[in-house]
Amino acid sequence: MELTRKAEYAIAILTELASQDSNQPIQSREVAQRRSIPENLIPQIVATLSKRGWVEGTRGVGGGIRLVTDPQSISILDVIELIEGPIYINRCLKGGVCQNERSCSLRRVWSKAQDALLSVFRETSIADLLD
Amino acid sequence: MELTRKAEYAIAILTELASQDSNQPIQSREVAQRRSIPENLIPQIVATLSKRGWVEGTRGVGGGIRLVTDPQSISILDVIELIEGPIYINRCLKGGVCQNERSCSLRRVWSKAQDALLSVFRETSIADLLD
DNA sequence: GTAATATATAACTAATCTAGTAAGTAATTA
DNA sequence: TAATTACTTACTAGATTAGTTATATATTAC
Repeated sequence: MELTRKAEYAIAILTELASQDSNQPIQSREVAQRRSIPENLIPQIVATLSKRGWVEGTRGVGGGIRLVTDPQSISILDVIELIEGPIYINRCLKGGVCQNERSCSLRRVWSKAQDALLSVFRETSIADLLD
Repeated sequence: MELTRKAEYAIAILTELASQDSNQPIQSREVAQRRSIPENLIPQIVATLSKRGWVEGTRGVGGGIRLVTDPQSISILDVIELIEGPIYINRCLKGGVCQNERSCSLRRVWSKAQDALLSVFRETSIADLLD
């Protein structure tokens, strides 16, 4: 019942980038150190953020990564789902598992609980995490 | 980010028992079949419910298990935490992981999201799941 | 009192997922 | 051309989960 660390790291990276007031690139290694993220993990996470179009990297001396999207437009939910794929607190919510999806009272509870959870993530943006 | 099946099965077992209008014991094997739970898994789950005092088993011919607690007083959260232990959607919430717990804005989001999730579970009882 | 029945207990296995490692590739600048 | 930095890919160790199997214990029927 835990979210993955990669998702947590991704949020941390984006928040760190958003906190750079100049939009100068910052080295991913520097980001890793500031946020206590294992350096080896940075590449694969940044690559995902990059493909999604939120982050841009420039290589070579003086290079680094920078945020190229308004941090207010990126929700925590967006980030989590980008890294982990769609979230289900229970397999029943994936659909196709069970016959009586419609009438199942337990399924309704899962659904309600999940909505409550995801709403918080949906309503929180990267910008909201800046101190 | 998924709850375990055992927790799901435990809820199903309790709900099935609660739906028996007479308080006659019903064979655990019968419960397993009705709720599509692998029969081999039943013993360990029932044992846990039994130790907790919600269920009582009687052995031998004509035996079975029965609910000995008001289903309205058992919340889904009680059951999940009995089976899985305390729930944390993120390790930060366990405490002792991070230095700046108090000031961490991300931690506040985890906390809020978890509260939203657990509230739903806390406010739903086994009795609520009866059709 | 013995056999059948049903729960209780405990140890084990296979499969999956997660976190992290490591090695090499590609682009940019000095 | 060498140094620097991001990008890509494959791999490994450990933990967790789901389920299996075997055995012990209590109760009833005969």
